[in-house]
Amino acid sequence: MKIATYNVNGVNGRLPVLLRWLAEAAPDIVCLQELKAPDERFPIDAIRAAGYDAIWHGQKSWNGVAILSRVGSIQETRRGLPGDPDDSHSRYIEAAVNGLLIGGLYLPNGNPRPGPKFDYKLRWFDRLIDHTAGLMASGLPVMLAGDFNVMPTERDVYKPERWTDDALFAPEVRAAYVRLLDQGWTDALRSLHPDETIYTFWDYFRNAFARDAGLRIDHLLLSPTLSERLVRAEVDSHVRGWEKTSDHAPVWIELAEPRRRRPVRQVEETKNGRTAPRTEAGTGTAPARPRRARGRRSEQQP
Amino acid sequence: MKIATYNVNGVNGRLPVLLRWLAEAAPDIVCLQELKAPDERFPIDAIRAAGYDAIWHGQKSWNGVAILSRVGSIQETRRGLPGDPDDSHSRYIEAAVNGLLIGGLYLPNGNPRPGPKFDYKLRWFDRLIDHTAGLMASGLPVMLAGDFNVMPTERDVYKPERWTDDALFAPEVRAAYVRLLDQGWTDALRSLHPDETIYTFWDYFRNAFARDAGLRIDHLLLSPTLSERLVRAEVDSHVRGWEKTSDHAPVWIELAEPRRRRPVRQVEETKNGRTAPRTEAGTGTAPARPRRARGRRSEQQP
DNA sequence: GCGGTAGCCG
DNA sequence: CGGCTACCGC
Repeated sequence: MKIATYNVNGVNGRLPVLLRWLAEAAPDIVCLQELKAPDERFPIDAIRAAGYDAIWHGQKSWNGVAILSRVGSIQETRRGLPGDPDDSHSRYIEAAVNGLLIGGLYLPNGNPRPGPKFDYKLRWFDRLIDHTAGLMASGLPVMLAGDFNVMPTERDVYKPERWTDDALFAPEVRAAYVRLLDQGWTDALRSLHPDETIYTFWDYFRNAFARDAGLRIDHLLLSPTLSERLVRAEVDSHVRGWEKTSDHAPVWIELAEPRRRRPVRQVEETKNGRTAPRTEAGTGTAPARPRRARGRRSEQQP
Repeated sequence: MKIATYNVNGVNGRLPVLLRWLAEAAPDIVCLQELKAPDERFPIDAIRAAGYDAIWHGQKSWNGVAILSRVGSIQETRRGLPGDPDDSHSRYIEAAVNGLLIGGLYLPNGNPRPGPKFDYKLRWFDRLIDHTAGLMASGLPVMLAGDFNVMPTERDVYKPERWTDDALFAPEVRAAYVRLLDQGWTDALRSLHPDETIYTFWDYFRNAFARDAGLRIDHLLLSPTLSERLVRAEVDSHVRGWEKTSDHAPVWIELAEPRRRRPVRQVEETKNGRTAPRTEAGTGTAPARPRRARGRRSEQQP
């Protein structure tokens, strides 16, 4: 199963690019951010025509998140992050899809720092951590995906020294990200590419993409049972080179099929043994075993 | 020689369409209107790359006129219409190109009527007539081309009764157009197509082009010596069907080569006779004799 | 409807 | 730089 996150920076202005990428990449589930459209202007018809169902939480001009699926129904479990009834931003949507619980999020940018927007970012991050603690405790297979507006480490910034005072790289924000990961989440992209320079965002100005002056701020975080199924994680950076493209590139992971739990009624048949791991249909090879990051904390705080 | 006028409605937003049409139609000289760009944002590099030299009179947001040529230098003779030093609109540009004097113009729309904009239109029209009187008196081969914002007759409007109170069809404006023509100008398109329904503009709204709900407001007017050379006059209406197109279509004429005047020193050689008319190179056929309109006044006031 | 403008945001 | 919101003009 292929699951992606993509900050589209305006879902209507980006529609041709989004549809082109959906057709090319054929993801099963997609989290979108920065719709920049109210609910009634979400382009559901075009997305349905491309073969996807969707739920969305829109807002005029800013923010806005959605979850698309072409693999079964989307059971919405939450829209908006709990913990502040006065928060009017559309930045969180959560749904059960195809046996997974998926939280799609667009964390506040937080600039300038210091300032009220930065304070809002930290409070939003705290509320996220409170909420995801419960998700993690549930034991369900859960994924958090979206634009976190955090570069976790110096490796995730093209010029770290220029970003020390920025809300995307501030120590408080990176510390919050570590607190989140410490709940047990695995940063999918980094866990499979521990040493690579990988970016998911390049500014529109100053030829940032051509210079590869990028940031890694779009993340897919996996709960432990999902992390065991992770076989691939990539950035479709070529999409950033298309005409009229977003300043973000799509990021995606490939999950192996879950190991089948022995049905209860079959316990009698295979006493005291684990069944052999279920392999990919017909190939005869087990999914590649993911390389886990060598230690989450040392990754986050080099 | 092929000469065109085209209200592009934004020369930068229209650049792909303009270049496509230039490549397809290969006009020798083009008058453009509604550049909607200040002088420094005129896309001269792209136009040069397409093989044209240009002069232009820009203005931020509105109006703006230009003359393009791929047949020799453009000698600018005037920018802006005389008669009102306080007039800040960029609506007139004039140049000598390839043996012709060309006035490119964008006459005010004038709506709503009555009102100050309508008054401005009438005053601008009067100033134009004053100026073109001198051009006509000069005896030079002169062409006036552009968006006149006047439908000369009922035949030039898809639904005349709906336009009687509009500034584009108001009696005062049509009368001014007749006063202009009475200086001796020939409306090129109508003179070759006296009975046809011909439009050059279709509104963006209400599917006007699909319904052929159009207006004929873009004109090429010829002084008598040029009128004698007129062999064709057409509207490239298919361009109005292109993607991201202007609400106007390009209009163009074909002029035969001028009859060569006998050089003075050859008078001795061909006594008392006119030389044969110069024919198109190699074809052996004389240019088609234009059908003149049956009577200009009766055309304008049916 | 579709050019253009400005200011806001990232 | 390029989304968005608005407005203006035709």
